[in-house]
Amino acid sequence: MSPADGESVPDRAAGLSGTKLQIAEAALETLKANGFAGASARAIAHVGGFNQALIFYHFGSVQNALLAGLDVISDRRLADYGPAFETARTGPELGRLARTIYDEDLERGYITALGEMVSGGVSDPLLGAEVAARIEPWIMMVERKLEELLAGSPLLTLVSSADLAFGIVSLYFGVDMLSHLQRDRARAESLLDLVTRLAALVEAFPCSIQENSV
Amino acid sequence: MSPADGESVPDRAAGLSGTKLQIAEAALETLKANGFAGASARAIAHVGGFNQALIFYHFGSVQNALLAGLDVISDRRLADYGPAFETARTGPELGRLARTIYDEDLERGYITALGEMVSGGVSDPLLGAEVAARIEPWIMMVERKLEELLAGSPLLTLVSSADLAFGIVSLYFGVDMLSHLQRDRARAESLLDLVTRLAALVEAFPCSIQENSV
DNA sequence: GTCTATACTTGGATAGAC
DNA sequence: GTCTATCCAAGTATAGAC
Repeated sequence: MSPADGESVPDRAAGLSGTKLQIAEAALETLKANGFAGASARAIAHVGGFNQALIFYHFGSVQNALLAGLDVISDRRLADYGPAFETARTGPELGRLARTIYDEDLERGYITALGEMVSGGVSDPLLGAEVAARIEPWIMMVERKLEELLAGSPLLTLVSSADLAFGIVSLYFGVDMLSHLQRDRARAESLLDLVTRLAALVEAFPCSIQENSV
Repeated sequence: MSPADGESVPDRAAGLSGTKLQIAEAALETLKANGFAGASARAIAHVGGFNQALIFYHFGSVQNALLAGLDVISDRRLADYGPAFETARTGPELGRLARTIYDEDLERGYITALGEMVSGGVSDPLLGAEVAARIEPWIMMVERKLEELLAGSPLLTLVSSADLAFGIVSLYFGVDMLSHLQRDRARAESLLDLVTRLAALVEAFPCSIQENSV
């Protein structure tokens, strides 16, 4: 389905439209509401108000439909946060942005959905590879931003931006998983506040290093 | 089954013995080999070489058998690492210990198994609560250790030991999940090396703070 | 493209013999 | 306590009518 065809494209998320988009969105909703284990073809069809067989006609399998749901998220996140993320330059600025993104992701259920797919992918190597491929761009995005932010900073001689980016994204998911498990959002909030405050200190780090010549 | 009864207890992990222990261990093995989704009653029975119905007779459900497997891990970890963990006092010492524990956990498949149960718990609130309850003691253990290690350090005025402990354990799981997903152990190794090196710097932090009076 | 109906599989769980 | 046999529910996926 090329973007050049005559069809109207009301929401071009993941390049999907019409029924395929409707299914992908229903998959996403079901993922948020019922979890990975509860996101069966029947459940998705019920949520979306269409027939169960359509999922297999359009996507071939339930897993593909769920992955299409992830692609919808990716596109929306990129459209919503991408510009602000590219613009942000300073530590505190990025700290605040990260906080905003986290809050919005949480409110929209993006973190929940992605977390469910990650947990599903852990048990299934094939699905896991697909989920991983969809997380990779976000790690790379963080890494590029870190390199830009920390250019010239002695911090990069201590830690590689690749390690740091992987660590940040890992922490993001780990916090989500555990706080989800315990149904305890308070701890995640508290930790996030801490990270936001620490980000503000990043700029103070270079001078501290220079004076102590560590 | 009180510990005072006459039965011989070859391995008192989780207070289990005989067939119950055998089932719990088979559940653990299946979890490591097949993942949460693949750890069905039939699969566990096949791995352990016993009858599928025994799981329900002894544990009532597959989930309970899997949780018993987690308890076996908990007991073994506590027995294996507890003493060294209690003894360690300095940052570098704890850094090295954390590295050792991580390597052994990985080799024995403990992280894999726990990660599988976490991912399973995400989709199932009831199971999730049980898994969370089994992780909680480890968070508390880290928190107590942090308080001891950082007693008197100005670091604790910046960050609470509770936040830090939750963050460390979250990072631990997040790294495991993602590297598992990508079948890429290198990134986890690299990040862990970094953490180990950073732990060695913790002790240098106080003087840096004093000189800059942040 | 969408619907109904259904084949097929897997898995949790129990009954009842031993 | 352990085994065989079986029931039942839920899910994936397909065939074929519309």
